[in-house]
Amino acid sequence: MSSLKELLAAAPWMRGLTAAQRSRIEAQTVARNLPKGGYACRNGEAAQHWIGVIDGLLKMVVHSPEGKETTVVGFTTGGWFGEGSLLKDEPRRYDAVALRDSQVAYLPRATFLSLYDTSLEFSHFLVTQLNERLGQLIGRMTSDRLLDPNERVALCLTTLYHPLLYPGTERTLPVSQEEIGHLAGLSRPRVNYALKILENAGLLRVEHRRITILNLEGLKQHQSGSHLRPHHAAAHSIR
DNA sequence: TCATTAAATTGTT
DNA sequence: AACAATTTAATGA
Repeated sequence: MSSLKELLAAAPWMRGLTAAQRSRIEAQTVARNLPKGGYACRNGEAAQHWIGVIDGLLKMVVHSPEGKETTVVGFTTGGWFGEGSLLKDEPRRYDAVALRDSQVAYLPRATFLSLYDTSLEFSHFLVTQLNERLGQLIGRMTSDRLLDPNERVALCLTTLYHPLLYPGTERTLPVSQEEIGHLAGLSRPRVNYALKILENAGLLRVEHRRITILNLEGLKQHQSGSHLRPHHAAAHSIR
């Protein structure tokens, strides 16, 4: 996607709204360019917007009190995030960092809350999105504990290919191997190795700066342990 | 439009 | 981490 208009046109939650609501959103939502490494939102700051990804790739990173950080999820083109802080009326608990030059959209907090209060369809969408995210988070936790890098790459890709959360995304994901590394917490060469394994298994095709998913179900199964490793895997999981 | 070059990305050690 | 090979994007004839 290349414009705010396209982002809003593709957004599933726009469809259930009245014309008046839609035009209010179009009038009040602003687009902003975000250079690679830039922040869409910062840990600790007041949450003033619901944030959409017009184009690009961001990662959500959380910080431990000691200053260590972990990537929780990636957000890609078509996605909207940050509703948690808005609904709970609390500061942001994470940074959203651009992994490449990106464009983001800011929908003001007041508009968001008004939609939440007045539109049943909008509320339904939020519940669905939160539910999908929860599912992804659970998958991510299991993945981290299984600690098989190949599975983690597979999970990272199936998480990114999600028509509801990231509408407008094709089966070809415009992602570099280094970016996958940042999202999955792996080194770039290890991602390269994992991708070759998945490609040889016929699950996807590796091209320059993009990955095409050939077998989504196969990738999902790959995560849930079709090639199980026995108990010694657990010994790894403590870091 | 084509050729050249610089920069980014990938494959491998 | 480092290196070579490959692909893309940018530039200018």
